[in-house]
Amino acid sequence: MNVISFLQQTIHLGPEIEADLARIIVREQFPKNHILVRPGQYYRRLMFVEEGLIREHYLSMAGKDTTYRFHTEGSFVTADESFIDNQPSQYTFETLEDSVICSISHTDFEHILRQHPEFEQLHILVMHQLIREMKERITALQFQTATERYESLLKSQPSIFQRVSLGHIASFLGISQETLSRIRSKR
Amino acid sequence: MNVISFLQQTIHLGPEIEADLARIIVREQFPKNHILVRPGQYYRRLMFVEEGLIREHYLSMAGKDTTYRFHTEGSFVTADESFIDNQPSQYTFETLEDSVICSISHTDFEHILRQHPEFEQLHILVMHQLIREMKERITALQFQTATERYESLLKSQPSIFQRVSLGHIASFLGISQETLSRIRSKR
DNA sequence: TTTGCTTTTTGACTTTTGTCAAAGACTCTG
DNA sequence: CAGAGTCTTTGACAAAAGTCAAAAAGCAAA
Repeated sequence: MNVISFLQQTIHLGPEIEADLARIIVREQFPKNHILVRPGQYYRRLMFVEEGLIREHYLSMAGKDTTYRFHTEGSFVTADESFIDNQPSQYTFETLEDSVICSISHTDFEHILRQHPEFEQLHILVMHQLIREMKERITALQFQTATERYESLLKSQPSIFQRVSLGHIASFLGISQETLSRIRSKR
Repeated sequence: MNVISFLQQTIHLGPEIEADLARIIVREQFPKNHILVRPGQYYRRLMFVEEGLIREHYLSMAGKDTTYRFHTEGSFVTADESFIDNQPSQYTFETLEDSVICSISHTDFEHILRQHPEFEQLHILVMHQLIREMKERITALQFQTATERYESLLKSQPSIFQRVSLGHIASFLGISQETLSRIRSKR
């Protein structure tokens, strides 16, 4: 799904806006396992996954690699610490598949918002969506068992299991790889 | 801290805006243990805690009561499902202390945003703050041990322990009351 | 197809956390 | 201040999840 078409699902884009966008959006192709953003890096771009899959993960001081979340086609992605707070990212962003990523700079983003206020609507929509997802995630981590979280993921994003290694999924669920393997074997 | 003063820390309010706000803001006093919003209720108001403490919690189908979060003086609070999505709230909001709560309706909020675009700035700021906190919360729940989460809370909000019962804090941390008690006894 | 590499599973054991029940401490009210 | 009620701690045990190590399975390239 193309960014522009994606935007058009939500708001009307006049021809001049479309031209504006086409000028500032950068479309790039990345191979599998490419690191897009590494910890400590300032990355002030808003990304949109057109094809492929990004894994966002965290490296603890103990050196453990924990998946914070997966971003699939059709999602907006930012290194929040950088994009929102102008701080170095704490997380790593890497492609897990060959991916096509469109992105615009923070400056252009602000510019667009100022010039075309109808985008503010969309901006807020995206943040609302994010808040909704995060709230669900928190309650799941807070009071569901590992098995329940596994079942939910299986229901909400079954395709992830075809695309991502179980180790990464386990850390996303907040459990060890072995525990996930055992949960899976019991059915 | 008064809402208006609080707002003035971030944005400039001309005298007419202030008058506008004073007209639509409802200031109410509630006793301890008062239920502000219950599950199933549509509650489309943006609240601001001027004094006191709100506990937001969830009732699982098993009847277990789990604290989603605490809202102390100086925070904006909404029943997200209602305010954002116009759906019934899934969570309960109750005061844990005598509290003073200012609130405005969703309609007035939208109205203010339209009439005084400088509020959009603040609106986004508040959402960014929320996203930041939620992200930290998710990573904590995902890969910290109960003890680490306890230590963090003790550091970030020590006063909570004077104000809230340990049972509520335990469920907020995602552990049983007994586990929390044992963590505390080991120091 | 064989080899080497990565991912996944399994087993044995340890640690962490949960559950249930009871005792103790604390608080508020009459 | 006594007594009821609530909150917190403790003990004994059970369940869930983590760790370490090794085997098995899957995959890709020579």
